[in-house]
Amino acid sequence: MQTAATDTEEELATRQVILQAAYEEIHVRGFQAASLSKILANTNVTKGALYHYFPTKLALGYAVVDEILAEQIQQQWVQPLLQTDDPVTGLIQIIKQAGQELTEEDIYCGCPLNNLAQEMAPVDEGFRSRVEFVYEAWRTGTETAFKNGQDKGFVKKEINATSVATMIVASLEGCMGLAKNARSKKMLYQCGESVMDYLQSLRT
Amino acid sequence: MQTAATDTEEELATRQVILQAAYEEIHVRGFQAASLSKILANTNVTKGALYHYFPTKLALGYAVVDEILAEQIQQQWVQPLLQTDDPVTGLIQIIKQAGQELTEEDIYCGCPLNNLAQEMAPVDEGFRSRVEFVYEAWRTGTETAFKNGQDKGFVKKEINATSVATMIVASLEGCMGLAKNARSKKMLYQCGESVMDYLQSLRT
DNA sequence: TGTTATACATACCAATCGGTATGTATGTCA
DNA sequence: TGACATACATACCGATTGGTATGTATAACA
Repeated sequence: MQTAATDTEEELATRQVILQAAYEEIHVRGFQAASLSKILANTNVTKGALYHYFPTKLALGYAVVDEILAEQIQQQWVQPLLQTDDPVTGLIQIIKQAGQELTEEDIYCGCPLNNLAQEMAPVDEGFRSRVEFVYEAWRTGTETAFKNGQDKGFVKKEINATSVATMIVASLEGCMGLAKNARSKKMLYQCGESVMDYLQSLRT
Repeated sequence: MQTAATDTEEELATRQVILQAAYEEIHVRGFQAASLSKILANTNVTKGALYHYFPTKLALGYAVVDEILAEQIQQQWVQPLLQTDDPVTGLIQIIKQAGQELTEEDIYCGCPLNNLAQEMAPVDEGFRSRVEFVYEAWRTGTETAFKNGQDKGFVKKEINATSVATMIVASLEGCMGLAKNARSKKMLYQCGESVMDYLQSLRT
């Protein structure tokens, strides 16, 4: 029933269970207010297992950023955008799809990356730098897509792709943040429309 | 040395000291991680005084939103904008002034309203609704300014002032959030430039 | 001048926190 | 088959948390 000696068998199933439960608890309560006891209570894993895989609570939080959030952003925002030729059309499609896939509960809890950024940036440098690494990938991925779009004649040459990429990430996070506090999918869509209008203004 | 019986003498100086200290601690640590003991340690006020003025920690947090943050947003973003005829020119000026006035430490701690929104919205309805009240005032103030701008011929008639107002608040909060995690005033300015470009695109 | 309410101050408390010490079951390998 | 490392499980610990009970000094008022 148990796996012992030499991990990596079923991709460390127990570790993944802990990581996922931590991700969910942190998503709702934030990192500092997330209780290890409550995380474990949501699984059938004990504290011994937790501290076998993670030396501290902080290390568990870091792993959530490195192994879950980085992947999420990459798969949802960066990779699909880099596969399109016209970044405006591509990003609008990604935004629409994201809007459809988000449940009301997702909206109520907001973007987990932004949550951790706003909570932990002033409190812990390890968190901040790891979150920044993910944001950096998001921004530079977007920047690359828009530079390619400029080269292929889809996007105005006079815009600064770096600034625009930052603005895009900022406005998306801002929209999600406002919709989260308003608890309103309608506001998310309304704000999303304005973001898409902005994107259209970047066309040649 | 002490004021007793019938408050309201020096505008409840002690209460204000507690409130201000709470605001500062919450700004850095967040509400849930803010410790009452540490808040009091930053003043020369005791726990007895705190619980004389505030029945619970939650009530103290609510007072920070109602009495400090609401006023901040109103004074910094709503009132100046409503005094201008051309909202685009007006808002650009407000953004530039805000950017100049912000210290590096302000950037590192981010917008206190956004901080509380992202942290507390899923956790406590009392917080969420109070923060929402402030956001609502910010959004509708901006909306009114842009509707007036449309009437006076400064702003395109075809834009939806409600959506635009939401987008403006979202992108401003998004910019501050990104700059906070990046710990970069340069990024704040860079992102602010793109917001101002967006505002320019709303002109007739 | 005595009474009372206000405005604090001090000491303490149960609950919860992250973390540790110890024990045990199981698979690997010599 | 025995030795050993891995993979947990259980019980416990000091520190910190928000909150309370109690005491006291002062001002207003009758």
